[in-house]
Amino acid sequence: MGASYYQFCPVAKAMELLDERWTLLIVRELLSGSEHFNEVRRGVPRMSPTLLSKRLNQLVRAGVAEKKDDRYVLTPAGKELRPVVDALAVWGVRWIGELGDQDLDPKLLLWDMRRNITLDAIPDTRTVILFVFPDVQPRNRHWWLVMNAGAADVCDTDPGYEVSVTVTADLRHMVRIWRGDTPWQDALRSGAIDIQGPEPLRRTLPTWFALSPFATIPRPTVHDAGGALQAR
Amino acid sequence: MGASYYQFCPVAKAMELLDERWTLLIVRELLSGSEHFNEVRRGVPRMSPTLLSKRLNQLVRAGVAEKKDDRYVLTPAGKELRPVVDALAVWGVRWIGELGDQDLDPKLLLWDMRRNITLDAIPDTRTVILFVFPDVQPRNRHWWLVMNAGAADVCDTDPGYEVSVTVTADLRHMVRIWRGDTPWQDALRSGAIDIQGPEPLRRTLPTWFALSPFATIPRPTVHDAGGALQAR
DNA sequence: CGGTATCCACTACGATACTG
DNA sequence: CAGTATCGTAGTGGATACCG
Repeated sequence: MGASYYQFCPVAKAMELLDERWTLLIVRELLSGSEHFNEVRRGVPRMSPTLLSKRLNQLVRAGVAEKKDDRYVLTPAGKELRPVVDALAVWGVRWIGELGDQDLDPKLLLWDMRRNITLDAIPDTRTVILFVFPDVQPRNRHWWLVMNAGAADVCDTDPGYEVSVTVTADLRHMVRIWRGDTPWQDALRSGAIDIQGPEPLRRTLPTWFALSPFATIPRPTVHDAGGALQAR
Repeated sequence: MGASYYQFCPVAKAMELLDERWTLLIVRELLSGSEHFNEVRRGVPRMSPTLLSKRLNQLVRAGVAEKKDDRYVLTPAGKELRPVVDALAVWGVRWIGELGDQDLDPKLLLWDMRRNITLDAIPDTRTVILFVFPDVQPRNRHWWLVMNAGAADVCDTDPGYEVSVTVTADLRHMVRIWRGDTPWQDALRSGAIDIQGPEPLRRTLPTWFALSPFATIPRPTVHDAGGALQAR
């Protein structure tokens, strides 16, 4: 646990646990359904395993999570952190301006999209989407999403299956679509995103994914005043 | 601003700013109406002025607060942090178990109570409450709350006015009343708190204060399961 | 797969004193 | 009242290696 604030205020007591770096992102992962160490780790790839281990143990000691065999699961207290995470997401989507280039991690994007595939919208047969991000360094430029019989896998090397649809996009635009900042149709019309493949697949692909849970958060209007905040 | 998480997730972007130590407590103070440097400081007495200055400047740079002359005021983005602070308070009140002795700061308590006096409930004439916390070190044992013509002052030395009512209490119990963990009447009946003075004042004193905004938060029931978390 | 061990560089934080 | 200046320490992050 972090250092004490020496205050009886519930906000202070909550923050003693939650204001340590990474802690609420781990809770976010657990709320999203990740349970295993390396599963959580995929959601916080820049965190060292040592530190992740330490944080998970802190959450267990604090009574927020429990360890059952090799699974970390939230306790009732942990599940009740959802309103905190949601409130942070709402604020972040509304008031953080442009994302930095460094924030655009294609692996996290694909991992998120995989988690939100609408199973009943995808074709019955094996379907392979190739994502190409020409602006990204060659090593992370190509990603394959293999969907088959209700399961989906993310690959950063060619799995060898025939590609059904190819999506070529500026990474920033793809993230903006995912976050709900731009509708698919706008991005397609403006040419920011290109989909190649058989007509029916091309047309329905945008329905294969539920967008980020944050996509529907209303954005600030001029009435809210003040404008977007500083990007980093 | 804190170090980046290198993630496009809105929670991560929000936490880059908000997970630094003290930041959300300062926001809490600004949401409570504090505006001047030393006014904010009274709400975070264990924070060094250097760090407070740094944090306030970060909040201004981030677009969360503005500086107008010598006042720090929240921008629209800053005001929208209220749901975050509230969610943390709800969680803290429900899931942080017993408070540590170190968390019981009489000065913060009196400062909070002063901020929540129900002006139309206090007598018209000058009224002085003396709080005595016998379990606290002599230096912080006696506190005077001087209420007069809609204004109230907290003193830690005898202001010289005649005392109208004397409240003697275990500090922990007084904090528990303030947080809504124990009703006034229960504490009076159990003898944990004693009020001395003229009958009408003694009887109405509990109505002079609105309890902490967190007092009405429903506490976990057995149905919520899991029980309270570890105290520190 | 699910972690632990170790080392180093860095800087955030805490404590205290001081200033315009 | 509204902050700066300074210095010591502890925790974070990054790299890398290792283990059952």
